[in-house]
Amino acid sequence: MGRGKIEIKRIENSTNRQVTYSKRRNGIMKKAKEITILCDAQVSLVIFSSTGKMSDYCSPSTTLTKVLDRYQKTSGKRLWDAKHEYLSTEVDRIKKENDCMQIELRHLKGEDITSLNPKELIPIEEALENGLVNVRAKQMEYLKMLKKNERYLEEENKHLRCILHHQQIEIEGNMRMEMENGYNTQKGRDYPSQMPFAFRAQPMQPNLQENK
Amino acid sequence: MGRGKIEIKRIENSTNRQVTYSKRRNGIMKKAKEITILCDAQVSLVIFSSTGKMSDYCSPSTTLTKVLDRYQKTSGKRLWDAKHEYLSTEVDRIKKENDCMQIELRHLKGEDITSLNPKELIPIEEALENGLVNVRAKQMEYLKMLKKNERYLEEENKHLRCILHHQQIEIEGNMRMEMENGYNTQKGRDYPSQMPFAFRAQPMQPNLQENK
DNA sequence: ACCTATTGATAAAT
DNA sequence: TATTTATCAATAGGT
Repeated sequence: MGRGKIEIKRIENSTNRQVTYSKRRNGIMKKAKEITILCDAQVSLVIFSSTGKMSDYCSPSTTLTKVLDRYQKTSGKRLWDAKHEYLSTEVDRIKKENDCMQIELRHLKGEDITSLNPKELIPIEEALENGLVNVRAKQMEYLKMLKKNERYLEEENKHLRCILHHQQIEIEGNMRMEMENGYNTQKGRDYPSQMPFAFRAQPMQPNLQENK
Repeated sequence: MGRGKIEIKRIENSTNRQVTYSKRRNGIMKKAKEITILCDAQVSLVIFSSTGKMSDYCSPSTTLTKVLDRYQKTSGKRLWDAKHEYLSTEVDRIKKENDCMQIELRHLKGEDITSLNPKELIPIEEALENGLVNVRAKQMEYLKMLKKNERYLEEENKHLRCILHHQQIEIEGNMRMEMENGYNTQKGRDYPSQMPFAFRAQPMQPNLQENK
């Protein structure tokens, strides 16, 4: 039905295929609606194009779910029971995995070990010792880092205090000279005399905050 | 398309309706097959006649379940019931729980702790120490039990050896008497003399087998 | 998206 | 129910 007969095989020209799809999809939809009305039938139709676009039709007297339910009852084929079963076994599988880990965790925490015999206690003990070694190594690492930081800050502190001390001596010297010579014009080489006396070197704590 | 145009409305004549249903159903099926081949489409089609007879078609490249799964994903509509959703969320929930435990376990084993800061290391360390205390307490318990068992067995051993020793002395005494007096009638108070001489008290290891 | 020659579907008769 | 056939509907290819 068209300008020429076509063979029923995949249309290679992509544009052509798309056009034909569009036309024929509409045709099928129309037929589905018609048979629904004419013959009192119930139709459920889902079509995906090769590009993934979906179209669907369902007779207005029913729903897709109802049709599929009826399909299952009539055909005996299971549509979602299989899926159900899969999910159920999946749940069981993961629950088992869960239980195993739960037990391992409890054992590591020293709970529920009454039922264990000495041979079974050994790997647990080893795991715990190993864990402690690792955790403590990590802590030592941090400690070293902090100590290093502390030393660095103390060093800097000392240096800063030294500089301040020299500055103060110089300032006091200048003041004595001013007192002796009365008011002088200010010279460029002088430090600004506005520096308040309260500015003394104070002992300072190094930054011991954590990095987070 | 036919000897006369027909209005699209329910065919009242039952026979006629049946005939038309049959013809049109075949027509739709054919169209579905054709669009599948021509346009690389995926079709799922289920039809129930007014008499309850079912027909269905599904593109050979897929299954009804797959099409419906895809339908759900594309449309967002749920076909499977609450049970499904429940199972899905259950799977997700348990998977999450699983991941948490996985992480906790790894941390306890001293793995993946590079990303942890010192404050987070402390509870892990505590848990490990606690676990070690508990496990070792259990081991001590076993040790004490074994020691106790050992002591008890040694005690028994000593006792048995003592009894044996006395028996042997008595037996030897009897034998001497027999040698001196010749054959005597046996007396009730005697220990049975059939006891072989090889039966000597041997040092014995206490039962150190495990209880399993 | 529209047009139309042509094929395909099918209503009614058998 | 199946076949036939006249007629209408769908659509392939072109615009």
